[in-house]
Amino acid sequence: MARGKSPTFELQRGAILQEAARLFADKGFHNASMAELAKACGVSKPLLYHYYRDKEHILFDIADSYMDQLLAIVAGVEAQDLDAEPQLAGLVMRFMEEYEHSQSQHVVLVQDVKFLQAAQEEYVVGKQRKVVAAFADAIERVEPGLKARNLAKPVAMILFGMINWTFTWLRADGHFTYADMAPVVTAILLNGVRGLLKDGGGLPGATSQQELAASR
Amino acid sequence: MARGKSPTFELQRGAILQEAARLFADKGFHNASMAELAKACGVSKPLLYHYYRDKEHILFDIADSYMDQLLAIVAGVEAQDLDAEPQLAGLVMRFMEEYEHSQSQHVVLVQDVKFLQAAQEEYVVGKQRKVVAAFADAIERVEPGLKARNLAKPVAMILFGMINWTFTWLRADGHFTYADMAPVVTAILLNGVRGLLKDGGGLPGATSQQELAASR
DNA sequence: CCTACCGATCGGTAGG
DNA sequence: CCTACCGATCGGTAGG
Repeated sequence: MARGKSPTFELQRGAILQEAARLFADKGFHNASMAELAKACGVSKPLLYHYYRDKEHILFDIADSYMDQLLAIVAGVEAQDLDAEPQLAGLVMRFMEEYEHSQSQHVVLVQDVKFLQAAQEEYVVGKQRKVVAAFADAIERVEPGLKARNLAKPVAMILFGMINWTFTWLRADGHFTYADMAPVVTAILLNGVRGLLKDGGGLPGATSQQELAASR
Repeated sequence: MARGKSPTFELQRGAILQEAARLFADKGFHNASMAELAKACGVSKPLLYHYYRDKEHILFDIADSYMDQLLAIVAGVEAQDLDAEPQLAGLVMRFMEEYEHSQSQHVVLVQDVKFLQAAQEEYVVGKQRKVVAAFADAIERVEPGLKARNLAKPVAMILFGMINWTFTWLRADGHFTYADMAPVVTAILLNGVRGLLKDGGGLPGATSQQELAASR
C-alpha cells in the first residue's frame, strides 16, 4: 500500500522552488548547479531529486506556478466588472504589485523558459497567451478603433514591455517604487492610446513617419 | 621586428563575433559551447583561441561593440540639431531600425552581460548609462516639467521597455514590422508624456491610484 | 623565432 | 538521506 507523502512534503517543495527561483534568476538556469541549490536549501543534492525528478522540472514548476498566479490576478480583476479604463488601470496596478514580490519568478520566466522541452515550453507559453489576450481585450475596450487595425495585441505587447522591463531598473529599495511607477505607466498608456488614432498620431503611414524617413 | 597580423585577421574575428552573437542569443552563453561555435564558424576549436583569449572575451566584444553602435546612433541624431519632438521620435525610429538588424547582439546584451567579470560588465553598463541619459535628455526637452519630479529617467526606462521588449514578440518575417511599430511607440510615448503632468494624469498621489487601492 | 593551425587530450565539473 | 560514484561534456591547451 502506498504510504502517501509526508505532511511537510509540499512545504519542503515550495521552499526549494523559492530558493531555485532566486538562484536561477541570479545566475541563469545553466550556470546554476544542483549542488549550489542543495547548499542554499540546506539539504543534500540527492534529496533534491526526492522532490523533483530533474533540474528541468524545477524550472517548469517555477514558470507554471507563476503563470497560474498571474492568471488568477486577471480573473480577479475581470470579476470586478469595472469600466474600460479602470479595468485596464487595475490590471496594470495589480501586475506591478505582483511583480514587486515575484522578481525572481519573473526573471526566470523571461530568461529561462526557452530551456524547457518544447512541450513544456508550449504549455507555459499558452498561459502567457491567455494573459496577453486579456490585456488586449481591456485595451480594445478603452479604444475600440484599435481592433480594425489589429493593433490591440501589439499595443498590449508594448504595455508588457513597459512593465516587464522594470526588472532591469526598478529596485525594491530604490528611489522609485513599483507603487510610484504603476500610475505613470497607466497614464502613459491611456494618454498614449487615446491619441493613437488621431491624425498625426504617428500610426503607420502617417506623416510623422515620412518626415523621419526624409530627415535620414 | 613584429610582422603584424594577417590582413584577414579582423575579417575572421568579425565573422566569429557574428556567429557567436547568434549562438549565444539562441542558446544562452553558458549553454552554448566553444565546440558548437567552432563548428558554426567552420574552424577548429583551438583556432577560436587564436582570435579570442577565452569565451568571455567574445561575450565582451559582442556587447561592447554593439554599445558603440548604439552610441554612434545617438551621436548621429544629436548632430542633426532637431527640435525636441522630432529628436525624440528620431531616436526611437533609429534605434528600432538598428534593433531589426541586430536582434542577436541585443538579446546577448540583455541576457548575458551579467556573466562578465565585474569590471567588464561595469564598462558596458557605463555605455548603457550614456544611452539612457541621452534619451532622458530628449524626453526632458519634450516635457520639461518632468525634471522637477525626477521623472525623465524613469520615463526613459519605460520607453526602453517598449522598444527592447519587441525582441520577445516582433519577428522580422511577422505581420507587423519594426517600421510599423516605431511610429506606434513614438505616438504612445509622446501622447503619453504630454498628458503625464496634467491633473488626473495618473502621477503618484493622483486620485486614480487611490481609487484602485479602494477597489482592491 | 614568428604565425597559423591540427588531432588529441588535459583538469574540473555538469546532471544524475 | 548520506557518501560515493558514473557517463558525458565543459572550456581551454598540450605536443608537433
